[in-house]
Amino acid sequence: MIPGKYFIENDTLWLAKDLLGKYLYSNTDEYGPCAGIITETEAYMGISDRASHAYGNKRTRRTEIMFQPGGVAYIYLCYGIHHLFNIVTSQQDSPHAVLIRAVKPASGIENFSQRLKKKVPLLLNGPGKLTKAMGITTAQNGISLESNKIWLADFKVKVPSNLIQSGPRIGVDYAGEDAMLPYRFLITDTSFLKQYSYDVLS
DNA sequence: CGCAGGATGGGCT
DNA sequence: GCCCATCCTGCGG
Repeated sequence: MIPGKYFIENDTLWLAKDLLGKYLYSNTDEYGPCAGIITETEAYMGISDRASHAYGNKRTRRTEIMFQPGGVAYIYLCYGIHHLFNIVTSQQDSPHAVLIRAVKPASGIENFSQRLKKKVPLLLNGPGKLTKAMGITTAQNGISLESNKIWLADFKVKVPSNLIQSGPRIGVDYAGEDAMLPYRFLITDTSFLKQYSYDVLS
């Protein structure tokens, strides 16, 4: 299990890249545990980032969790339908976060498909789709990522830096110039992703 | 209180 | 590419 201090002590942009290839686990409901390899992230850089919910040091009931020390979950409802999962990063009162936008299903494939009620795609791309498949909802907002509900692990998947694409974040047009910052990181190389077949851990 | 708008996804044209 | 589901948050009055 990746310890909380990893999320507290490292720079958020660095983390957004370093999290590619890490394993995200969840075990939150009756469908049981599952894991995916993170393949896409976005960094949200705190009070000066106009795309961030905490822009301008805005502390509200919703954003309060982002002001916690790194290593907790920030999960909120988007468009009334989709539960979006973020990892809070940086120190207390420095409200940074990394949004997880895609994972490669790795273990517990049956559990993914039962939640989706359909065949599991090779790549769970889309921040709302992956939370649905993994059983992550706002019910877990604020929980520690050292808990037995949601946690991360490092199996030393080495992502070659030339395979990491970056670009502007999705759906943040309201952020003015900050919408153009290259804070989105993803792996698109299909041959790389194919190395990791289902149930690599079982 | 009311209400506009959102870090989206799926389905259909 | 367009449409729309669906609801909480934040802000103004």
